[in-house]
Amino acid sequence: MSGLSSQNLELTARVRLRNAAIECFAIDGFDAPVRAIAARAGVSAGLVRHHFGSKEVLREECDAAVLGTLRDVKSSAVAMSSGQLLELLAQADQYGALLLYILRSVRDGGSGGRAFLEHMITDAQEYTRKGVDTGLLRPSYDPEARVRYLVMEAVGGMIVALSLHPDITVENFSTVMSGIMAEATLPRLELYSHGLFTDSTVFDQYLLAATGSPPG
Amino acid sequence: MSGLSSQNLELTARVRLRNAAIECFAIDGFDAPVRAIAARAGVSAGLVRHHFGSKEVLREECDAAVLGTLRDVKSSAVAMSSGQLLELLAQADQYGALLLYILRSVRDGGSGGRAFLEHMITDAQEYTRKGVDTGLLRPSYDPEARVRYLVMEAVGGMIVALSLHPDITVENFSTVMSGIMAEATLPRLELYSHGLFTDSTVFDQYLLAATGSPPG
DNA sequence: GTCTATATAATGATAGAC
DNA sequence: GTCTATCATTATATAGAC
Repeated sequence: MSGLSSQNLELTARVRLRNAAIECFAIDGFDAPVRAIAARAGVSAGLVRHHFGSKEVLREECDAAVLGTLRDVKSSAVAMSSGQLLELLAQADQYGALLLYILRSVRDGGSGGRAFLEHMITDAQEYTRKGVDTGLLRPSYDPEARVRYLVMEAVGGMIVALSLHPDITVENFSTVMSGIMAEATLPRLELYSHGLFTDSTVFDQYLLAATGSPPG
Repeated sequence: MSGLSSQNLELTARVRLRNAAIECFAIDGFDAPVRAIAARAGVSAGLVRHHFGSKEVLREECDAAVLGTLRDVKSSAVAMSSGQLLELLAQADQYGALLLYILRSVRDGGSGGRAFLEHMITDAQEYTRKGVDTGLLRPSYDPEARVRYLVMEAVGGMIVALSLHPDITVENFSTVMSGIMAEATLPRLELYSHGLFTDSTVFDQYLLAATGSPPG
């Protein structure tokens, strides 16, 4: 199944428009012209106003649809870690430009991007807590701050990697995204497994200076 | 010394325009109108054409100026680590919106952003190599990939954090940037010191599967 | 529901006066 | 060198025909 649900004529023009908007926004960013969206959906630009009233409302519906799909994917993969979920999204054509859309949203700021990010962080909090409980992950001096940091850096790393691939299209994005994730895997696992410093004196000293109390 | 060198009437209109452009691009992004740039510099919009020919050329001069300043700052702080340099840039008003400009460049892709990123990675390669030599940093299975990963995630993390602060202005940006760096410091030092996993089986298994050889 | 045609606003580029 | 005025383009928003 290809991600081009914007061209599935079995769907109503309204749904095709929304899907086309998701694809255009994901590939070209949120200043993709309404005309381009309509063209992708195979309808006229005037229909955007008829069905949505304005481009802004259209985008809000796109945000809601993407967030809904994200919830669906997640609930059908509850056993997965957040990182595995990202890999799934990156590789699966059937989810179309979903991950790309989310990354662009976060990149551009605004309420939609914030919502996606907080959603991912909240998710990761739970997975991380479970990981600590089962002994897979180390406990943290500040668990909430650690998860925020890890998610923001992981998402940010993908955004940066994506900015190095301006040639991304609807056809090749899943290949590109998989490549991006693959490049980061080895260094990430190495860092997560062994850290970067040879000892913990830097951390200990910072903790002492910042809190006045010795490290636990 | 404030960063508003765009309003220093001792400078020529040409330099004021370039500095105003750096500030506008840093705060509002690269689609900041030429008229807004000219207004910040206190001159008319027509002067942009007279001095630079086009907005694109103006931006290229901004890129060059920022990269030049970055080199200057760096060479006057050769003993510093790349991370310390970022903190310096974030806190020092005298460097104006320099760091912000760089982050926006990377965020938006394009040749300018790529150049900044590669510059930072090349720098970090050297610092990291020294760190390994002096015994501060652990050796890596793939040193180049590790540095690329660390820089891209650190820069990406700042870009994401920045997207959560759409209220940033020329006046408050150094406060905001310092706060962003501060939030990441503790989790980063913890991760760099202790890692995230309790043991290295995940890394070992990945390495075995990916290369067919046992971890060194 | 869908289309074509038009109004309005913003932008970069340009020409010419001083 | 600097300004004002204008053009050409592009975008969204809108109105009305079918």
